Amino acid sequence: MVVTEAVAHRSEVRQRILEAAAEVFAERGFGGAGVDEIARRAGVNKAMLYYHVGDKAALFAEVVNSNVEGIRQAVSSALSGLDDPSERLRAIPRAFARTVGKHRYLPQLMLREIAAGGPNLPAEAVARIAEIMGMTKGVLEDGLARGEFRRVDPFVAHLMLVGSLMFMANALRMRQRLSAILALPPETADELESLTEQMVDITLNGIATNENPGED
Amino acid sequence: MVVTEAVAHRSEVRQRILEAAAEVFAERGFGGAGVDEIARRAGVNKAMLYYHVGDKAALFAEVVNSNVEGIRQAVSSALSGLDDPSERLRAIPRAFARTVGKHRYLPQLMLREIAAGGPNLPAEAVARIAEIMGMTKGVLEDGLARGEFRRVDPFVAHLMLVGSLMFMANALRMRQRLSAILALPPETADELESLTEQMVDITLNGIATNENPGED
DNA sequence: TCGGTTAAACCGACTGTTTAGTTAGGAGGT
DNA sequence: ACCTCCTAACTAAACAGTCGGTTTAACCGA
Repeated sequence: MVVTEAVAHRSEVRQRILEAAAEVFAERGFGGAGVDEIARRAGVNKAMLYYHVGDKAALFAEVVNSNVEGIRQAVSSALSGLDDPSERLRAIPRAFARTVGKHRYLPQLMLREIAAGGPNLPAEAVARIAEIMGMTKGVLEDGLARGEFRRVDPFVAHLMLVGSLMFMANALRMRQRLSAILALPPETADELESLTEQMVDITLNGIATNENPGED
Repeated sequence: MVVTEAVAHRSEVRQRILEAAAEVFAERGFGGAGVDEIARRAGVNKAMLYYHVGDKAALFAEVVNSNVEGIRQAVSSALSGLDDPSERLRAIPRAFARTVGKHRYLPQLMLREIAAGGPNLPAEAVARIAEIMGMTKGVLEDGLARGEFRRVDPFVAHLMLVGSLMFMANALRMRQRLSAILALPPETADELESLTEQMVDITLNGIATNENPGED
């Protein structure tokens, strides 16, 4: 169908714009990002941004919402089908890490969103963040009920798992410079995934009742 | 002495400018911050920024360097006089939390610095960050040698302690909005310090060999 | 198959505003 | 007379957003 092609093209252009916008917002922040540069990177005329998406604020809101929604979906589908609380808790940062692997700009963008604080964030995004944190909370309560976890504040636990992950993902780019000064690594490929596993091991070990001391 | 007064005045104005700059950079990011607004908040003419400190980039570098140095000093002096590895490890995020108490803009600023990534950060600041991370590394090695800690990547451990703390400090402003949606807190006063303690408990518990399961 | 109609998609060039940074000069003490 | 500290007014560039006009392509009657 020709109509289908047109629709496909339309959403493809839109997608390219949002990708470019996400990159630029991540690199430079909302204030530092230039609409002209977003257009240039997306390979479209500036007026097309306004035609397809809207003004700078709309562009930003769209980027934030769709990315938060992407993470929500990743976490949600990662949890489905798992039963063991420890495995479920592991699955959450893993889903984050996997999503980061696909969208490299994501940790930067998220750190900036969090730094920008509540006020600027669209309510839709906050609701989805709450939903994601709610999943952590659910897993923790389940693990508590089964006698596998201690009682911990879900806010703290969630941010330990996800916050430090986002922090690490960003700090990785600095690791080389740090290693040059400090004698940092025994080994370590700069894989986010292996660092994530270590982080999760420590956290799980920290909140587990003393039965399974961890599987490394 | 009049000369002394003049010098005092000079550095006081300078300090006021840097405080204001730190606030605005934290709130809006480097790109979003306006030199005019910094001047207005510092209560000085815009040209005075250039007279006393320099251009926008110099202003930013100065703010970052002095804040990182402040944290370095806080951590360093918090460690001196402590011997027990667990207590020493606890002291690091506590020193961060205390410094945050004095300079509220700090977590925002730090998140933005990390998000901005390596390239923009002045080498001086990176060196100091490395030094702070080196202290964590030292404590971990000490604890390992004494048989109190397991072997963990100091990069991971440091970012768990400090990264999630910075993340929490920022996310606290969002906690209310999240609680409205999610039924978040059993209790919890929104004190960063109490959340920090919980976070450190979990982390310490996670890296400790199975002797002291934590002192709560 | 064709020419004509229409609407969506696209563009270069513009506007008014905001921005970082400068400059020419003045008050006031020594 | 001189130097430090300070200011209002300026400049040049960058910025977000708009607008008039042009191209593309789906559709339709004949």
